[in-house]
Order: sequence, then C-alpha cells, then structure tokens
Amino acid sequence: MSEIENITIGEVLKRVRKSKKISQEELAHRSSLDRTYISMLERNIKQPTITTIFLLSKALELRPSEFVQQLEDEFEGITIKRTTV
Amino acid sequence: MSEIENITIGEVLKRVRKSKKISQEELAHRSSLDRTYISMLERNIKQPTITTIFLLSKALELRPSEFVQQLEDEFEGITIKRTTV
DNA sequence: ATGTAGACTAAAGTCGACC
DNA sequence: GGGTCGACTTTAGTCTACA
Repeated sequence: MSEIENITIGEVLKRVRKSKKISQEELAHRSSLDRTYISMLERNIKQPTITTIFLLSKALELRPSEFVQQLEDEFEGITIKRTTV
Repeated sequence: MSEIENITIGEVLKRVRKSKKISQEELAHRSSLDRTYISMLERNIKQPTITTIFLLSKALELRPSEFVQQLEDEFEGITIKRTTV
C-alpha cells in the first residue's frame, strides 16, 4: 500500500564494483548470484534481500553495514515516506 | 541448493523493538508493513528486502546501517554459503 | 563484458480469521 | 498483545539465448 520509495542499490553497487575493477560476471561468480541479476540490480530493476546484500558485500570485500551506509547517504533527505510523523 | 545461510533478523528486530517499548502492531503501523509479517520476521520465517530494512529502521528510529551493523555482529565469522554456483 | 527478454520457481509481503 | 494458518499477489532470483 501507499507510495513507498524503493531503495535502489544500482549506483552504489556499480560504483563499488568498478572501484574493485571486477566485471559483473566476476561479481556474479564470487557472490553465487546470477550475472543477469547483477545487471538488473545495477539498473535498479530489482532490489535485493538482506541475504543478497551480505553476499554482495562479501564478494566486494566490504562490510554490509558500509554498503548500507552508502545507500543511506544516497537516500538521505529523500526519506522513506513516514506516515507517523 | 540446500545449505544457504540466510541472514535472519529476528533477534535483532525483537531486541530493538522491545527497547523502544513498542508492540508488533505499532511497529507494523509505523512501517506500513503487515503485523503478521513482522511476527514472521521476528521468528525468522522470512527475511526482508533492503527496502523493508529501511522501513523498519525508520520506524524504530535508528539508521539502517546501524541495524545492519547489529546483524553483522550476529553473523560475524559465519561464511554465507550458497552451494549452487 | 553488458543489456534485455521470456519463462520459470521460490520466496516476499498482504489479508482475514482464529486462538 | 502475539502466534499461526491458508490463500493470495507480487517480486526476488535463475537460466537460456541473442544482440
């Protein structure tokens, strides 16, 4: 229900992946996820579960909380619709 | 397939919720999620997507990265495994 | 090396009801 | 207030294939 902004990880994922200089294929392999799915994540077509975040973080050698931290920075100010102020 | 270590948020969620002294119902309302679903999360029957983590964090008035940080502490040392390559 | 598409199956998330 | 069940709709995530 309602209009909730979806958290998209595309930009963060792509940026981190590139900084590690690995391909989507390589990332897919390291995280045991599908290559086409990684592609979808980066294009914000799908959003991951928490388990997937952990898998990706591990594959990218950074802490899940750091990964989420970067998402936070991006969604800062946008604020997910809070019905109860 | 089989041995996937799922990231479960039950303990963390329940602990934080209780520390804020709010009921599952109240949390459900604040996060725009279903009460039975909150119940399932706390019993580790389901795992949330990243958007849900953000919703819950907001409702619990803590940063998503802090929430994840607490998950990390719990899963520290555990290697997420997914047997399918 | 990436995007996209279609078909598929597992699981997320809702909802009403009862204990 | 919280657990659980069943039925349901939507989306996560896989896989094959082609540009």
